[in-house]
Amino acid sequence: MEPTGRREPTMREPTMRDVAALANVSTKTVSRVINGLPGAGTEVTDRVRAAARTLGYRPNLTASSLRRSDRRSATIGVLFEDLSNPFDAALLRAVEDRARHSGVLVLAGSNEDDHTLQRELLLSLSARRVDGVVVMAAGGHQDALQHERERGTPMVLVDRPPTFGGTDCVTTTNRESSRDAVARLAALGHRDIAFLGDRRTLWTSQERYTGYVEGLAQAGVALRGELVRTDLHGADLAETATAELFCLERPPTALFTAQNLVTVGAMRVLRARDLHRRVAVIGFDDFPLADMLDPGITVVRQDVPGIGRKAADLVLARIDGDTSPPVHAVVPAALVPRGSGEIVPLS
Amino acid sequence: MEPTGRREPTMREPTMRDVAALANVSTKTVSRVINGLPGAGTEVTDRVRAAARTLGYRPNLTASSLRRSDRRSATIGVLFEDLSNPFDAALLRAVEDRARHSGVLVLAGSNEDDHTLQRELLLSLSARRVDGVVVMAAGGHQDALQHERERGTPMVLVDRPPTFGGTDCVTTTNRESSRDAVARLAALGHRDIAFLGDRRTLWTSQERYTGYVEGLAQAGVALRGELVRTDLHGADLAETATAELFCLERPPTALFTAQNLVTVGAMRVLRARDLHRRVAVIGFDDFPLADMLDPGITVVRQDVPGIGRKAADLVLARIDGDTSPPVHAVVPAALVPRGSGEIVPLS
DNA sequence: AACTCCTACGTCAACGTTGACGTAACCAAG
DNA sequence: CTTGGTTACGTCAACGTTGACGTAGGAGTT
Repeated sequence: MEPTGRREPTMREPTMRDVAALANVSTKTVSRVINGLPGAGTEVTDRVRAAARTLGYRPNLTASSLRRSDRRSATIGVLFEDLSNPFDAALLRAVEDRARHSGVLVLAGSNEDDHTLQRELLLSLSARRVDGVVVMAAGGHQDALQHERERGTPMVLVDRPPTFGGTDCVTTTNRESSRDAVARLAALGHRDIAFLGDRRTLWTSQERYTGYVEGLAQAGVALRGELVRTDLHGADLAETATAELFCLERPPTALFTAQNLVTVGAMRVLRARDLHRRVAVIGFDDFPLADMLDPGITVVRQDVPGIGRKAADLVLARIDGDTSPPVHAVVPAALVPRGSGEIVPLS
Repeated sequence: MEPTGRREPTMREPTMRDVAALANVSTKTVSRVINGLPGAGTEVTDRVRAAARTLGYRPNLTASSLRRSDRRSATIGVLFEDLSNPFDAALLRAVEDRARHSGVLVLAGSNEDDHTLQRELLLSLSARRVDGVVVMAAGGHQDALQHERERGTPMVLVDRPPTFGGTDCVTTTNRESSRDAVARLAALGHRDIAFLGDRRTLWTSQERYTGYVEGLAQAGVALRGELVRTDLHGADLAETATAELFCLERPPTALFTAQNLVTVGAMRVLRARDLHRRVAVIGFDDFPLADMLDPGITVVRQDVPGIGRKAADLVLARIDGDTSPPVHAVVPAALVPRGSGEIVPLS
């Protein structure tokens, strides 16, 4: 039997003390050299650097941030709904990219739209003394978020506004872009435009629905309640709902699908019934290969990297002490015509 | 002008000392209560808990891990190529999920396939004293990885093996699945099967190419050099290469596309030339909506969550002191027939 | 020559926490 | 009543680092 194994039995991580001993200086001098602070002569600097290299010294940021006056960990937390969702992932990527350019690393977690889990993750981040957090809030109450915010942690919400005050957020033009998309369909002559939306608890779903209503009103088209289907969480539910729409006596001639999985579900039904060249579709949220389908899917595309960058900018500015009033940044979305949104009604 | 603003001017984070003072006990007793260690009476425990709650005390994990003997940060680092790539994101998600169940958080970073950046990220992780790392290695030399590994940091490589020894890795059945896919095409009667691959520097590309060669050999089909196109980094290059193949005197009747963007590029060309119903295609790596195209794309699907889970399992086990010999775990991929791979040659 | 000022160091304590160890009180057994 | 053991605490120092401050020596000024 081997002795129960620590990975490196005897070797300890070298510390400033070790470097100092080897270079025959005080630890404070090593600190100065490592941090590039003035007050170390060239000869001593070289000696310290050489010692650090031979020992393989690596600064310990946790000890450093414990002692430092600013108490920074150079780390921010990012909580998303599900990192395996490309939307969340692209957002994370943008945040991470922007953060890295400020020497800040990202602690990432998925809250799975569960506020209990979100609360736990928030505690974990808090225990690690992150300098700030970017959060795609889980549904349900935001008490944990509010509590954390009130402790003074810089916080930015993405894709939904806070239910409490004093906090920045970044969203896209959900309502306006939805209104424009619906108005566009109406302008082509459509009078029976269905709305297919995700869970109604989501702020974005509500906004997009409001935009739909406004778009119809703006075009002078009456809203038909039976053409509105919500709470379609996932492509399967969207399929069922779409199928039902085409069993109506007066089926829709156009669909406004307010989320990308909903769009995909709807398209499946249209293709199965060979309606995809006759029923117009505009979807909210772009998705890969939307241009490869037949017809290409016209979508409202969010500027995901832009949203992430903005969120990171905000939280980093707050960490740097920016105390200006809270901001609700709106990153505009753009309509990308690909064919499916340009289909005219049969008449 | 306001005074240049710290976020909370006067308030300090409460510490164990504050809690101890309020509860009229020593800090050590607070430590025992917070960590659920024995040696605290019920009455004292209640008093400490109450004090902690009123002060809003949060344990400081960085101070704790500095003092603790095991020196754990309960944090692992994850370096991927580009988190905005769904493959990387799904992998991150799986790792994160598994880690969370052990109370471990994930520090994420994208190395953008640049080993200088990878080196910097590794230093950042090291400075934060992560307990281990999961890495999708950037191309080029792996010196920085090896160095970090030799310091004793538990490490698992994903999607490619290490160029140095003593390190775990997790990959999929690149060679075997490629061989089977090509053999499958040959079994349908195809004799002119093209290979379209990503950058040759990638280990996965090499393996998949080897599988292609083996598949042909196994079926007794001669390899035609002009049907092999590699270094197709991105869909655009794949399009060009595919177009060239169909300018050959004897064009291929089937394509084996060894990466998902390559598959998409190839499909674009086939559709543009109306060959998509006549030329067979099997792609390596699944992608969203592959089933929605016409025909659906037959793919070799990697078990991405399985790979991530396995990688996390390995690194967490090493952190827990597992000193068994290094493992090269292979998570099997599966063929998903959807139509494009079942097309038979014309004559 | 005495003075200031600056540079290049060093010394010390503290950041928030916990391991090692000490101690007082109590109970049970001899 | 002592002895030994257990329980419930407390005391102290240390983890690796840096802020505050001290000091020795040299250069420049009067």
